[in-house]
Amino acid sequence: MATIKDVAKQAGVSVATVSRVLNDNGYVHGNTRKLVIEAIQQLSYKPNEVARSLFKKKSRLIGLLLPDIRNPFFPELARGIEDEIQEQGYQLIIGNIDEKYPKEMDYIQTFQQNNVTGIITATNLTGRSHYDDLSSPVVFLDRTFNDHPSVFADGIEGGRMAASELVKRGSKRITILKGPAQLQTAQDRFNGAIAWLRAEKVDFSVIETSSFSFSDAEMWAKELFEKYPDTDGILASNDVVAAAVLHEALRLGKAIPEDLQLIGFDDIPLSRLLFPPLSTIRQPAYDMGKEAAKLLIRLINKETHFEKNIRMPVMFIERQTTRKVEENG
Amino acid sequence: MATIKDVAKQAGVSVATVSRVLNDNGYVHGNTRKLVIEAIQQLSYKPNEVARSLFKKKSRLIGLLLPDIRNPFFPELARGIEDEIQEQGYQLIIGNIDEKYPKEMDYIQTFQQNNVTGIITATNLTGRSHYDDLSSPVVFLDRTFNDHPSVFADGIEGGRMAASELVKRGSKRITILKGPAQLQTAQDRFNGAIAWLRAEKVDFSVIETSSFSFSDAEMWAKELFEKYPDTDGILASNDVVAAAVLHEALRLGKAIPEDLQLIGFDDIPLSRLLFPPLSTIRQPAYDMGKEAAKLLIRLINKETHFEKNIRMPVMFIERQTTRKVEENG
DNA sequence: TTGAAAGCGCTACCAC
DNA sequence: GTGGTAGCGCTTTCAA
Repeated sequence: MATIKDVAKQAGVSVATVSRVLNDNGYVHGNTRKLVIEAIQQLSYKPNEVARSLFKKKSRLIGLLLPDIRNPFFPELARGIEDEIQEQGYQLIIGNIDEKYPKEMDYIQTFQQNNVTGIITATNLTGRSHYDDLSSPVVFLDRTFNDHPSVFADGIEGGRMAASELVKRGSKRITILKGPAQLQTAQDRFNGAIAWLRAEKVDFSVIETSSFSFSDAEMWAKELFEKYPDTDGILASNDVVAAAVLHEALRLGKAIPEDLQLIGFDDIPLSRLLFPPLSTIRQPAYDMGKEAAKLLIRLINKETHFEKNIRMPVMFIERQTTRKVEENG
Repeated sequence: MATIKDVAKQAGVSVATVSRVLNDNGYVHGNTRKLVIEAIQQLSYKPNEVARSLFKKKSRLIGLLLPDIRNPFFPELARGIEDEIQEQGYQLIIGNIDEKYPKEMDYIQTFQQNNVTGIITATNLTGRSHYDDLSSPVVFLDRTFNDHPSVFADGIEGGRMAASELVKRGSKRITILKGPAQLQTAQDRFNGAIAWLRAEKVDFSVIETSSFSFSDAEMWAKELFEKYPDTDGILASNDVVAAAVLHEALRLGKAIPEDLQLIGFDDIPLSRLLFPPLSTIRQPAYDMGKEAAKLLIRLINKETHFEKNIRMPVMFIERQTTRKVEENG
């Protein structure tokens, strides 16, 4: 790999001059600049980002922390972030926490030790504050944490929406899968739903769940139908869990949506490929990622006067696990 | 952040000594070592990896290139790699190519500029050779490229297996979704299947497809049933595509597996949550990731005398989109 | 067994 | 406008 010295020698100038044209600052004569650019091309020189980063204490890297890369919701978030930051010349590096606490610490440290310019985190460890004393700005995505900058979907409204759509379409005995207790976003959905159901005096039951993982979901699905065999409307804590419930319901011979309605949360790409296609509350994952990236870049640039906590709208996606709403109902 | 100088001062020794205990090389007296370790703890000092990397021209980072982070197969690969390399003290950084060629170049460059110690790539651009003149070792995963080190599943056997299982269970008019032409692994499956079908003189048709993406898959599913409405056995190029086909088949009122059998490829986590649960050819994604990581680490350590091209076994996973095989059939 | 110092590749200050 | 050079934090000779 050619270094800045090689370029300087080739162009017959000093490294200082090369550095100036590289960073496009300071005075440099048109001819000199041309010389340098030629030399750069001839040697196909690429600046060593490590050396740059050592001096500047900042890199072109942005770190993303994901709780579980296998849940399709999170890759979608990542896509939105990527598209936004690459436009600004940053590169994304993803760390997968795998829902394990020590991994989160490791990655934060790795990010710091490698001088990332900013961090976006979607992890869900309980109220720890390693994020408080970081030198780089942090944005919480699909999460909130004290008054840190954050981007999140409107879970309360989402829960309310899911409950009301279910009841509007005729469900009388709702069952709610509650979602992990330590996850604020999951609790928002839950609280939004039960607040509405209580206000409307609709009968409902609750199944406690502790994760969003594939493997656990089938277990809760079984538990649900054993405990509440005559439920006729289910609010799943997310689409992955909904898929498991759907599967179990069909295995038990339930007619969907005739006997049983089901609404998920997230709207992951596979939801429409399920059978029947899953009705769900859509979180705008891609756009949430984009917003989080924009917010982070503002923080990096030390801009002021912008909204630091962004609530994104959710939307009911009507597919075939819910009935058609009755006309003039 | 404390630096090595601060530690040296605190311990009353030189930075050279601190460096020696940090890297556990050279002579250092027991007492001195203790002093240094205490100082490190008091200051909660973490070495600056950027400075280290600048000197050594090597980091603790391993780069992973994924074609599409949204296809659940790839995150699973990533998990296997992660588990293996973290045991060895490396950290994984993931780059998502999004099936776009320039992004692959960008990431390779970013990886180089940041001195990654090794690269694992699962991307599928057509026969380019940017990988030839890289300073760090490269392992191809779920891909092969010339004689570069690689880890891949036995696609030929997988294709043969899928075809024979379908026929064994009574399908007579097979349709094959071919998969992207530039992807060697996809072509292996295809070739394995048609070789067997020809040898057995079974009737089959082919639908050309050009990607593995969700959005395209439904299109091909429709095309399939329009062109070959009386097909009674389908080999999908992967599970994502199979999900789309399944969905479309049920929409058309086909009885599965009675009228129509279907086999996917990969065995992604959602396959068992589909309805009916998808029969498929399983690639051991997690283990493939682990093997690729092991191979890379051997390359990094400049070991010799080990297998550089690893073919992993595939396996038929019998679920409910295929019929039970007849006893004494 | 330890310390002084050079140097990894780059940026930015100061002189000219 | 341009060049010399200190220094970012670390590792590794080389001397002592």
